[in-house]
Order: sequence, then C-alpha cells, then structure tokens
Amino acid sequence: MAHRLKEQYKELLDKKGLTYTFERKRIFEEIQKISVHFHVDGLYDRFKKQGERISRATVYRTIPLLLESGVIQKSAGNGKRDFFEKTNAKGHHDHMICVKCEKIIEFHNEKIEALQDEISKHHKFKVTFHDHRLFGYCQKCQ
Amino acid sequence: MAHRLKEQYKELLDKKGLTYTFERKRIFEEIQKISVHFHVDGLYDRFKKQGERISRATVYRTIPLLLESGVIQKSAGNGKRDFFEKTNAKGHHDHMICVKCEKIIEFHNEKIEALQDEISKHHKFKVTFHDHRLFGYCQKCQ
DNA sequence: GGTCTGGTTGAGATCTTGTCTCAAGATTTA
DNA sequence: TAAATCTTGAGACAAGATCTCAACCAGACC
Repeated sequence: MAHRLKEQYKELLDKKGLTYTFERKRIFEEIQKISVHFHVDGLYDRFKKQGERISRATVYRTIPLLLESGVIQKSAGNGKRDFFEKTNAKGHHDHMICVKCEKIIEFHNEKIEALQDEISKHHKFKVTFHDHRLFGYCQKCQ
Repeated sequence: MAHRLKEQYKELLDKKGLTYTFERKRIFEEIQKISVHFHVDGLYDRFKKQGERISRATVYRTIPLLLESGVIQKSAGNGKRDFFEKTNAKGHHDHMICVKCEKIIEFHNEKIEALQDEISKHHKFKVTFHDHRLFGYCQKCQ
C-alpha cells in the first residue's frame, strides 16, 4: 500500500522533472510512521527531535508534492493551521472538533456523501474535495 | 429580528459584566448593513472609510462576543481568513467554492442537517456550529 | 464633587502560520 | 570540465490575528 503510494510520488516527481532527493524520501518515510493527522511544523519537529536537519522550508515545500501525488490529503483543520493525513490511513472521513479540549472525533456517513453528490450535480459543480466539520463540545467538555 | 439579536447581544454582555459601549454598538449596527459574508478587516475598513476611528483591535475583540451571542456565525472561509455573516441573513446554509474563479454557491439541505444531528447525538457531541464546504469547479470553470 | 476600582480603547508590538529569497551546494548535461 | 539547472537551508517576509500597555472612562463609594 505504502509502496504503491511511493511509486505515485516518484512518478509525479518524474513527470515534473524533479528529483527523488534524500529529503523528499525522508519526508515521505516519516509520514508513513504517523498514524493520525499532523500539521507541517509538527512533521518538521519530528526531524528536529531526531537530530536530522531538514529545513522547515523543505518540509513546507514538499507538502504540495505529496498532496498532488495523493500520498497525503487535507484533514480536519482547527481553523488556523492546515492538517494532513496519509491517504491510506482509513479512507475518507469528516470531523467533529471540540472547541474546548480540541479533541477530534472522526465520522463517516455514506448518506451525507450521497446527498453532497446530488446537490453538486444539481448545480453542475464538480467537487474535488470537501471539508465537513462540526464544532462544539465533546461529551467530557459539555 | 435584528432587534431580538440586539437583546441577546446585550444580555450576553450583561451576563459577562461587560458594558454596551459605543464601539460595541456601532459594530453591531454596521454588521446589520452587510448583506453578505465579511471578514474582520473588511468590517474594520468600513469604519475607516467612513472616518470613524474604531480600532482594529476593538473590532477583532468584539467578534467573539457577537459569535457567542448568536448575532453572527462563521461562514465560508477561503482557507486563510475567517469569514462571518449575520445569523439572520437567510438562515443557515453551506457553500460550494470554485477553486478557480472563487465563486461561491450556497446550498442548504435539511436531510444533511438531520444526519449531522443524528451523528453528533450518537457520539454525545454537542454541536454549536458547523462548516461544510465543497471545493471544486463551477460550471464555467470546468 | 472627588477618589477609587476596574472595564475599555487605540496604537503598535508581537505571535503564528506559511511563503519567498538568495547564496551555496549538488546534479545533470554538453 | 564547464554550464545550466535543481535543491536546500537559513532567515527574511507577509498576512492574519492576538496581546500589551498606557490613557481613558464609568460607576461605586466616601
């Protein structure tokens, strides 16, 4: 699975005339180790903690490539920061975000997805991705 | 309608031991004049253009109060900036956003809202607001 | 009225997130 | 090997939003 994604990633680089450099390889690998969503500076921090000096700029620069090749996808944001996750993580899902403790609960509902399709079709709108977040209070924080 | 909202707003201020000051009044009023969604600096600019000197900080500071009292609600963001709109504008609705021309199409679907309620109830999550955006290409830009 | 207490404001500093610049190093091509 | 092109790191920069702090104002109390 991760292997197929790596191929897609390499292909995209190739198509764009870019090299599969050490840094681009390390960033791909490190993301495979993350099981939940992450933000770019968090990813950068992982390298820093391990004593690897891959610059913040490089990490930021690599994200669009990973997105475009389908290795990662946008995930729940907290409103400020962009979050990402591996596409092979667990399929598409949406999020409930506790505004107090910042806990994130994932959900997925086929009926909603189907209704979205219906609506967009009706407006002749071609959806490429969507963002569906419910903000509020989790059970503990109410 | 706007009147009831003003009462809610005043009540919240009161409950928090805050004063219904000139600035907080003006910000409320100015928002009533805006028929579409807006962002905070845009609101601030309206005052500046009219020669009223209400500071940016005050406008930013007032937004959470308006949100909490239900006078405004979050609206479609473009990813960076937060957008807001009056709650009495035209009822709740969600957005399809064209990533090319930035056109925004509003939609509303009771079934989706109902499913959301069902899901959040199931997770014992208390939703205060939600953000549902479909990104893609509008008819013209496909 | 005068004073005290504490909320409010404006201006600008600061923080955060993300992007850009540019010089230096690496790689590919001729 | 030289020229051209990529890539990187470090830090500058930009945009959006928040925070600080001195000055101001309003109500409570004497």
